[in-house]
Amino acid sequence: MPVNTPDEFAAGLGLTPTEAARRTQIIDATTEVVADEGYDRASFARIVARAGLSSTRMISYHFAGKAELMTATLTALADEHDRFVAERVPSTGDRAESLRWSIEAEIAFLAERFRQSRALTEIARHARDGDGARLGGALLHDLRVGRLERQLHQGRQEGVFGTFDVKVMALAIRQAIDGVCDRLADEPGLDPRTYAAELTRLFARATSAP
Amino acid sequence: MPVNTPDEFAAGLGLTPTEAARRTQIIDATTEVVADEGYDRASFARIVARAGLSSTRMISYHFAGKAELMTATLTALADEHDRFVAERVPSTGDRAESLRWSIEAEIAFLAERFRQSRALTEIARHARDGDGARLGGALLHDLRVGRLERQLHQGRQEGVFGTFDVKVMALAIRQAIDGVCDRLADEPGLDPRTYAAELTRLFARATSAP
Amino acid sequence: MPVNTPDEFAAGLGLTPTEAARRTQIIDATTEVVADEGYDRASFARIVARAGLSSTRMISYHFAGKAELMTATLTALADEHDRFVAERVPSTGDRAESLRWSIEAEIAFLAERFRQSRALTEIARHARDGDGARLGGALLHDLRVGRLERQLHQGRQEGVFGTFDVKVMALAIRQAIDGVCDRLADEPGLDPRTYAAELTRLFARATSAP
Amino acid sequence: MPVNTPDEFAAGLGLTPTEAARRTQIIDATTEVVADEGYDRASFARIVARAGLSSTRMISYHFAGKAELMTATLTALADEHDRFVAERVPSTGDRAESLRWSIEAEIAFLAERFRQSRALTEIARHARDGDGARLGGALLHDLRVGRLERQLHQGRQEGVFGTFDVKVMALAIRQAIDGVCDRLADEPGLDPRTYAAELTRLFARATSAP
DNA sequence: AATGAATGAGAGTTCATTCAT
DNA sequence: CATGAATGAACTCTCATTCAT
Repeated sequence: MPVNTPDEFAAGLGLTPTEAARRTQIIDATTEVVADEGYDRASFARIVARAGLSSTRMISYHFAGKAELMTATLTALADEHDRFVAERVPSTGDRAESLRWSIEAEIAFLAERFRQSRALTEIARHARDGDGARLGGALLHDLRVGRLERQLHQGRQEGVFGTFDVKVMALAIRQAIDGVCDRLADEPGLDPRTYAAELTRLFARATSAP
Repeated sequence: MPVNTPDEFAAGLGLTPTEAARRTQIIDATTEVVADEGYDRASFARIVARAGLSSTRMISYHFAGKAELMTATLTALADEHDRFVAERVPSTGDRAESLRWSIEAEIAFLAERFRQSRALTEIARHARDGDGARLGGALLHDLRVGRLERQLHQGRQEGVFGTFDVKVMALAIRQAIDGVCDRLADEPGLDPRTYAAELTRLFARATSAP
Repeated sequence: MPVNTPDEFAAGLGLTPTEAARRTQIIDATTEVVADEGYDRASFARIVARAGLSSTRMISYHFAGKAELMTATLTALADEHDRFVAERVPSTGDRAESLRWSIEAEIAFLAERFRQSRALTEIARHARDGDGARLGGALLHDLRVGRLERQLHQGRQEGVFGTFDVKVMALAIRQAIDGVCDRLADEPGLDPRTYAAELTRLFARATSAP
Repeated sequence: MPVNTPDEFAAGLGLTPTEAARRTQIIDATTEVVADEGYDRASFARIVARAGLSSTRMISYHFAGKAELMTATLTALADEHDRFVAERVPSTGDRAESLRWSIEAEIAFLAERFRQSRALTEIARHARDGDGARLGGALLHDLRVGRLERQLHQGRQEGVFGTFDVKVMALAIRQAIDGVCDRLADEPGLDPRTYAAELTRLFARATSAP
């Protein structure tokens, strides 16, 4: 099946190529600042400094506001994350095996795209709109654990797993991986592969049929 | 054994009763604001409004700065949390049993002291000093997972558990519980007991001897 | 030789005409406030009130901070001072004569541009950055006595002066003139011409060949 | 003639010994802070920290306000300065000789009591009351140059000096010495004796009979 | 498609001082 | 003689956003 080029994709959203490029540039800078300095410090001023833009006006011009900027960044990061993981998890075969591949892929994403991981969890945790309401809500939750839930659900139907609540298990897996992301941020020397192996075994046991 | 009265405890830190009371009042208001509106919105102005104080000067008078206020609040919340959990986990008996009790107690804390839970995770995740460095670091990590690590370590030595990395398992448990806290914040209708039961089983299996 | 227009000069520094005009406006107001009320009382609030601006935000927008504002003001005043003096001191002729002209010019600057003089000495004496370190240091010292030092140095080489340490003599002259500035501030009725005549004679004798 | 003990002196002003001691302690701390950090940064908070007092209330209790504290500190420093200089200048003998001794003594004061010198000039230059009016005014001026003026006046009457305006000459001497104080603050390595020798010669020539 | 210019609101912090005992 | 407790005002600086071209 034919794949859209970035330009075609952008045009589909009503964006000119220039606009799309600028948005990408700003989103990338936002990702870096959020990852390196934390969500709270990711002000327009710091983002334009990182992107090498002339004024914060550039952001306001391309995004309706801070909430939209963060939503767009979050979406872009989630897309990148999903593509990364999907590439590494075979769509065929045993679901129990798939879960192992998923956890490995998640940890690989942490290791190879650390900044993106960091920014993703930071924004998911902190982002609120002007009134203090959390962005995303149920939508955001699905963005982060939906894939795992569906995977577990299928596995349970296929009988390769034991008895457990799919939602809770998916949440636990997601949180465990995010926790590893925090650990790597605090102590950069740690080896991600250790976590991959341990978490794989942990959740293999937790989900195993009796 | 004789227990210190609050006043005696305060005096031990060089605080007068009045001072200790004010600090408590401010810490409680900070807890509420952080829990209800999030860390970012917990400005001095909102805290004094909640506490019914006359001006933000009152906070500056009793705490050296925002970082100290947040550290003090975090410490108070961690103390309360630890006491709550310790009261509900028998110090004798099977370690595997203890782990179940611990998870139940953690979820009970979420349910019965939701604001404190919320504030605790918010501050632990967000708090940074003026330069953007995360408060606590390794110390903070130990504050949150240390108890679990020690519990798991003893159980492994006693042979009641299977083979796993204690640090990773403790992290996964802590994160799973924090994730439940997030879920309850997003959808207040959820029943904590479901999570308690599911997580208890999940980690019982994950830690079980083969 | 062609002289840059102010706009061209501003453009050379990367400033638009509007920006340059605003900076000048703010610098002028700063000069007035510092001269009339002293360095300590020269807050952003008083400066915007004097300049007729809408808010202190205007200053923050055009200057990186208070230190930069003061540095810019000091530089502008020093430039004006140097131009004023240079216009009144013939570059040819006897160095001993030049020294007399310099002292006369300095006193004339005091008399004719009293506020600028006052602001210049105030800022030079008080200005510190956020950490309490004095602005300028050696650079500032050169800004204030460098011209005199060079003048005395040349005169000594030409043999029109007696024996003395150039640095000390330059410092004494500079300080004597600044002292006159203080006197005029305390008692506005005093006649600058008296000081000009007296100081001219004083330093003529002090520097004269035996 | 009998000399008052400090206690008797204090009692003469209506102060108990305890009060006098506290005032001295506070004045000394003020001197240190002003000398080390500058007048602007000499807040009550920094002074009590330096003096090891419990709260700023202690200052307010012993002094009517900041203006009185600074006046008292200035007076104490001026007294110490005058005593120091008087001890080193013979009251008999040639006035021209006396002037040389005075300058030497002034520089010695700079060198041996640097903090006191620094604080003295800082307060003399900066101190203003709440309305921005300079403290002291004419009184302060006399405090600083009065001794020199009287010395020069007598010398002129005795015919040992040439023709000059006493007030201007006194001002020039005072300012030259204060300028040396500034230099020593900026570059601590400088040798005060050089300045003593140079200034002695400078003003010997400037005041000499033709 | 981009930019220059400006802005009101709010942030945390520090200031000297005063009211109680 | 001393202290604890509290306070209103002012400070500089940063925030996201908007009005003009």
